[in-house]
Amino acid sequence: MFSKSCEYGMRAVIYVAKQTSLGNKTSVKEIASATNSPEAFTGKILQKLTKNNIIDSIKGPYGGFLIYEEKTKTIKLSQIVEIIDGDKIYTGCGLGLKECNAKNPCPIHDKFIDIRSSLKSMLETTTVYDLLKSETGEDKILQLKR
Amino acid sequence: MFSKSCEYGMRAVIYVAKQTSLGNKTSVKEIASATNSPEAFTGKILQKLTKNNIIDSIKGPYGGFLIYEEKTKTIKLSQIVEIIDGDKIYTGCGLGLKECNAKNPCPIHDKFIDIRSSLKSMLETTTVYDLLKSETGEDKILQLKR
DNA sequence: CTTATAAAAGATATTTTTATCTTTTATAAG
DNA sequence: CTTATAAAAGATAAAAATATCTTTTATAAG
Repeated sequence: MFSKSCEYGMRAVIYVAKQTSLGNKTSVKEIASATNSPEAFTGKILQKLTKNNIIDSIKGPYGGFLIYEEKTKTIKLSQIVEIIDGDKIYTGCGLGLKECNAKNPCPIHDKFIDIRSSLKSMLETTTVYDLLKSETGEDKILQLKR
Repeated sequence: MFSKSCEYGMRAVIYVAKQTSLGNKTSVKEIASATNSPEAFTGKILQKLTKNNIIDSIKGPYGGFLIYEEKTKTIKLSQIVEIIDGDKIYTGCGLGLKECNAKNPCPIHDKFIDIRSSLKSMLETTTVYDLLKSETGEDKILQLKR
């Protein structure tokens, strides 16, 4: 459904949000390890998310990544997906036909539109804050391993 | 959603079915051109579909690919997807977490399950015959260009 | 049996995605 | 100002997906 990059990115944002909520800045190394993602590659993705103003970063000693709680309420999953995977999840025919549209639909057009629009609406209605809330609790899998 | 290979494969099967219903065997070359897919690559995919008994092939002069109408009623889209893309569309967490399941769900687990199960059921309830029916008509895009 | 045709099989090439490694830049603290 | 730290930026590498090219096999028709 999503690219690996995108999965890493979503996990990273959730982790950064959690750490910020605990009062910590967190490093690439820590994020990668906590989210089970390759370190350098995760660094690249964090760069992209920072450039696109999803998370903030601070260079140098005591630096790291963070995202303020107020902001988590405004960042939708769809934005993260769009930044990393682009719009390919929203556009295009299920059979990969360029000429496919409502007026001249491919055989699975309608069913496909339905499924994709529910995916889209899921991504557009879920904020990082929502994810964060659902991740509070002792046994949650994105929590920092100790 | 699906890999390019899978899109080529689905288009190819629909085209072969249509041609068979018109009483024609059809070649890799014709299939590729009619479905706007790369020829040699489509050949590989047709090989796979033949080995997996989705379509039939006949070598030599007057040979080609075909799928009998009776069979189109038994072949589900899900089978084609499974053969080409495997089960990755059915399994795995939206965030790519290995530990994610109903007992220890990731933040988007439930919503993701819903969307995927509707995709799954779409693929499992749509037969090649269904697609074929919806593709009969003068203006349909998968029809042979003349 | 020979020839022509078309798929199957195998080898190789290209592109994209994923991943790592190195150098540069910013900054906090002494 | 120097040093240590951590992200940013750039270069390179590895793996996977997509694509092509060549050789082999099967078979219909003369």
